[in-house]
Amino acid sequence: MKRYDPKTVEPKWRAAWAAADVFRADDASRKPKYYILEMFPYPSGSLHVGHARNYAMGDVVARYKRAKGFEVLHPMGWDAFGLPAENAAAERGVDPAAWTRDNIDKMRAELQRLGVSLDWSREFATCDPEYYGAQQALFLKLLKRGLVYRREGLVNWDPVDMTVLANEQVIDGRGWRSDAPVERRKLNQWFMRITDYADALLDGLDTLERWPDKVRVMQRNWIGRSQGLRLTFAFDPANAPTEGSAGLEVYTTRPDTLFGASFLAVAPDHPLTEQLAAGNPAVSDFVAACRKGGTSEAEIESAEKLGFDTGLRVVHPFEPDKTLPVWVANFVLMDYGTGAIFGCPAHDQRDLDFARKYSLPVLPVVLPAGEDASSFHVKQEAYVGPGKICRSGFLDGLEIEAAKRAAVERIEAAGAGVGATVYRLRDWGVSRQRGWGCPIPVIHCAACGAQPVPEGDLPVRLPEGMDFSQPGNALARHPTWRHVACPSCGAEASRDTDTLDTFVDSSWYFMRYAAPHAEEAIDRTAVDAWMPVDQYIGGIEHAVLHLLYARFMTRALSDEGLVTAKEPFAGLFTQGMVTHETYRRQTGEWLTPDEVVLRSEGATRQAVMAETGEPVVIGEPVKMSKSKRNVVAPADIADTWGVDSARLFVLSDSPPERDVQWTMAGAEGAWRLISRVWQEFETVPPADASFARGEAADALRRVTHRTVKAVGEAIEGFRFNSGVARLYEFVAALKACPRGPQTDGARREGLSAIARLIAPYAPHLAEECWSLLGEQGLVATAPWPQWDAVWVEDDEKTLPVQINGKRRGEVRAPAGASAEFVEQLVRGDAEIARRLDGLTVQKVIVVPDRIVNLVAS
RNA sequence: GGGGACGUGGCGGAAUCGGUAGACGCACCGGACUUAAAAUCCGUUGGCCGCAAGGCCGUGAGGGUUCGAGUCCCUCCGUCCCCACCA
Repeated sequence: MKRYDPKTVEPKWRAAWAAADVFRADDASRKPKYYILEMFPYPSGSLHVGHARNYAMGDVVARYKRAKGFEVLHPMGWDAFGLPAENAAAERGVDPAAWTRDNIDKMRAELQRLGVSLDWSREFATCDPEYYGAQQALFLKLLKRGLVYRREGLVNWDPVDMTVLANEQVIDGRGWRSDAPVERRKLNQWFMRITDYADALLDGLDTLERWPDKVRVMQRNWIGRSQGLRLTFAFDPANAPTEGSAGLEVYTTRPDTLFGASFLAVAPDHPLTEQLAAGNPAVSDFVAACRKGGTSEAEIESAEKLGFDTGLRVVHPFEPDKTLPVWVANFVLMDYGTGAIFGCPAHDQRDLDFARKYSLPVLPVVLPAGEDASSFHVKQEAYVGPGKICRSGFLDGLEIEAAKRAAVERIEAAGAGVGATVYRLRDWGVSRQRGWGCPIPVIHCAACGAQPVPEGDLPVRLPEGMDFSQPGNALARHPTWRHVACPSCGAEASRDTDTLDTFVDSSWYFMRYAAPHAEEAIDRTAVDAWMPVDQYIGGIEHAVLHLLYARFMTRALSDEGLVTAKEPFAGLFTQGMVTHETYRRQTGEWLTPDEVVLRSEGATRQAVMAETGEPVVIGEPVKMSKSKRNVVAPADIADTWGVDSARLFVLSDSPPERDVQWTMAGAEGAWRLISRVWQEFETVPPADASFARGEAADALRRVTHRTVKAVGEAIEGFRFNSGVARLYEFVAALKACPRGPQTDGARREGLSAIARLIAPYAPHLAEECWSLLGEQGLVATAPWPQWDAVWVEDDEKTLPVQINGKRRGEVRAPAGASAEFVEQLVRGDAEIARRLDGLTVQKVIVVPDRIVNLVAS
């Protein structure tokens, strides 16, 4: 028997797809559109198995939808700006642009080899001047709209690499590369006003029904809307700051506990603190001490509350005779609320810790049910549960929510404050002091200030020959690039030398695919024809940042009139990672999978080094990483079993949202399925074979139609693994079916179905099978097989019969048989009667076509 | 500290609406083919008792709702993820 040879078959069909240009999306098509997109990769230079799984999933959906009659847009591009290119430039002296291009070429070839059905005519990289020029135009539109602004902002500064770091590059307070403690510096930065969209982004989550709840919850928490009160405490004239400011504004979500207030606290970087520090070294020393604290989880967990009594006092808004001390406290954050709080120790754990340390009063004002106001005390644990307000004048006896409303009303009436919504979300700082990024299209003029680059001068291109050999911003260091005339007055001026956060690049790329080379950044007609993305697929690690920025950008550009869609991604799927076991020598040194030979001794698995036979310790499967050397390249897998096996395996062993463990044995299993399918095509019944009735033929037709239905439903529901399981069963049924004129029609139908059903998973094999059937054209353009209810539904059903919930037998009844009919059958069944011996049937539950339960005693 | 998810054989997992738990794959074991091995093919495999027929137990633990619970509710245990001195 001949063997299936992927090495010759696979390239042949990829060439056939390319020649027929079958994956090009037609903008003018009258079919319903379907836009499927996987998150575009950073061109690191090599495709790993995780990428392969991601794109294989998207490809299953793309090929399935195409077969279902949709005009499918399935594009690919490159998230090509970012630090790795600068690091390569610094370490090897290469040009980051050339390095990136080279990587893109390598990865494109690998991706093409996977047989992913992509429309390559729309490919672009974010480092193309055409793309980032368009992005600059969008930036200027948003600037004009007031959604981009410039202010001084705090940044994470790495003193060793001399660069600003993104929050995610700061790990436990240290730079991710330098490991140096990160400093907070103030720099002039461009910001996007994402907070203007906080409500829209929050409310919009409710419309995203095809997003995982997990991601929606994470975004909701990230935006962090809270309802509360902004309230100004007036200073006690006897103890006011020298400048005589009127009061101190705090934010609270618990105005109901105002009568329990025992102090106010401001952040170490609050303007009041800074004012006091200027005249008092004790204050500035305290502020310096606060800055020392680490930001790691353990450090925050155990961090001591630190406070400094300023000596200032404020008047309680409800009790004019009472004054409260104002402290500086290390646990108050400047960038949330107003940077100042009132402390109610009885009902907030942090306030309580602080009050205990500095001997401040603890006044419970919320009484849990069943407690007595005179005997209820708070010791080391603050009471945060429900209850009735007490010791609080006009609030006494109210429940918490009612008391909040009453307190806000009273404060508003007195003009001391206003009910307010506060968000955890901050504006998005987009300036990066990096050379390999999209230049910010602004010119700074001493006389005219920050001037947008005139649209006709776009793109503002990166210069050739930047010097990356030193740490810091290579663009700022370029000898000539920044010098330019002011577009307004013509005087000597200077370009902004920052580049945009790469998250800006990825916040709108999915719209650019609609018309990747349009003059306008966004060609509205083209974009509206394709947007929103019907199905987006990517890693859960982008649950907040990328997915939130993309939602913001889509809304902002929609309000600008560039696109109709308000939300970019109608459906989102977050796929799991590919893991692999780890292997270590006794000495602890990591080994790659090819350096190891696995053996089974009965039920136990053992590993030894391939060369020396030295025993190897097998470790748990973990995410593939270079440091643990457990990386398997898709190319290696493809060399051994062909890319179809690799695709099939990464989709078959685990549900797609979960991690899948790569194993040789699993890949072999996928290969076995492929060979078995192919072997079924060794003899193919003629196209004009007629259907004959018969037990074997009918049985096969039932399996065929049921499998068509099940595989389609599995793909629609992102249960690719279940779909593969049905294919295994199907090929077994084909194999078991006797051959001959009696079954030719049924076999032909089955073979035609399996070729098309397996096409999304193993497209090369499917084309080969399709051609063996003698079909004209490609399976890639063939319609999805239809199933017929006649063959899917059984004429006769087997109903399990339970007695008191335990299975005790079964009866066969025609489909749709009435409850009465089934009950008669059960009562006439000898086996059931035997089981019921000595029991009296109290009740009979018949669920038609499903189950019978007899309640007996 | 806050939020969320998950827990099913030796392993990955299936059971989509509350209706036969363990589909399918891996591994193991047995068999066929082979001088032999690999590959391939066929078959067994949740646990316990039993020669068998069959019986009992069984979806992290305990309770509840229901004729019926892996699935719904409550409590607990464990694992993982996200956020975090967010007022």
